[in-house]
Amino acid sequence: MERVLTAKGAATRQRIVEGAAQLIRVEGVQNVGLDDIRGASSTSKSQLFHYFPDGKADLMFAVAQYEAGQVIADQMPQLGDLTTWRKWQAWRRRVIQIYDAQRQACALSALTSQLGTANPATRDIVNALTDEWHAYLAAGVRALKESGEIDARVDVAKSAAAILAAVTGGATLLQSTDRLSYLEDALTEALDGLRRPRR
Amino acid sequence: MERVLTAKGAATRQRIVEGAAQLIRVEGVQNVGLDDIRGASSTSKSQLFHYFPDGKADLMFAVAQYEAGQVIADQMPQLGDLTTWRKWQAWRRRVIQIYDAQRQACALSALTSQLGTANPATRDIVNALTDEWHAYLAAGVRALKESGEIDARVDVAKSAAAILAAVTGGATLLQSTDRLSYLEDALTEALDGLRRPRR
DNA sequence: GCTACTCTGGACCTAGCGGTCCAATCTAGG
DNA sequence: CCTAGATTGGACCGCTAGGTCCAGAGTAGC
Repeated sequence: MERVLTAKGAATRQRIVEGAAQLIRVEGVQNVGLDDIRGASSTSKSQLFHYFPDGKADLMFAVAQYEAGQVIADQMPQLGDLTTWRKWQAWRRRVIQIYDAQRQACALSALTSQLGTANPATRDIVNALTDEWHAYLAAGVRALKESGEIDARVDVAKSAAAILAAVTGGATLLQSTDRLSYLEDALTEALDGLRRPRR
Repeated sequence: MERVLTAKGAATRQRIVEGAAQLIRVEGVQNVGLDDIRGASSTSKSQLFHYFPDGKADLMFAVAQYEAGQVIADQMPQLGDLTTWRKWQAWRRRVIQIYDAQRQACALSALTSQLGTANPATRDIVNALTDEWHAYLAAGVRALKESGEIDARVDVAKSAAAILAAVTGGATLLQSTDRLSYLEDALTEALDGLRRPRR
């Protein structure tokens, strides 16, 4: 695809992606059709296929990429600076605040389950996101370890994975039960677990 | 709904639900049409609407109920007898084994995200499942506490919630990244965390 | 200002799929 | 057996929504 986009074209494309993302957050993926997106982004059918030649799948892929980027961006700057225990707590509050605000509107999970986990392109997006997120958390755990705030025997990678799973699970449960407490408890336990002395 | 079902009718209805559940596990909800279900269950269109008058939504609801029951049933008998540390470990192995086997085929998550988290009927199913699962875990944590295997200061409800979130998160990550390690690490950390001394 | 290419509008097409209908066929109970 | 109601088969319908097409407007570079 050697597409040449003018500034105007790029802006339109971006408007489509953001409009679609917004709609999907509110309505859910399968309740959003191309005509809805067309309406929301003030474009025409031909523009949708002009910028996304492979149609809806192509567009949904772009939206998934956009949303994956948002996941990390939303947690900044806290996620990028987990160097002290206090900063970990700040991040925890930030995460809870984010998911509390969006509630059911977790676009990414909807998208990935919609685009099909079998789709390799979709999986690449999620894998990249997961890896990046894990790397930030691992860096934070390592920092605590090196500063002596937590036990030296802590397995950095595994702890980071467990914390990531806690957030994911808490968010999933929030989405399906509309209760925030799972996310709060899961994060509290996961972080407290870091500090408890090993035996 | 004063439906009168003969034994034969009930069997057909059950065949439809199980056939649909099976198909959905493999293909994903939105890739399964009524004609697919008809084929898989060796029925006709009229039978689908005979047993599920409100159409596809009605059928999907029945499938979700069926799958929710499977989640708990699959973890038995281990989940029902978490009275010692060794039994917790056995449950952990069981959970990992289950999700390792089904991989992407977590039908429930697909269904709930598909039926819409907004749908109150769907939410009731998931809430009931979550509550039941949490109750089993809480009973297990309480048993450990009473037998003195873990610290008396452990908050039973919160610990159970954290463990549940660990499983959920691990399963979600397994589904989207196809890596089992998140579930393993999350469960390991959540359970180890229980045993670590409080400060 | 010419030209080539991008950008835009919207009518139109079509397949798939949920849903309807009715006639035929079993089956339980008297 | 007889009959009312449950069960079954499958043709048919109509809408939704993704996708196509082409003509016209805008724009960058020469």
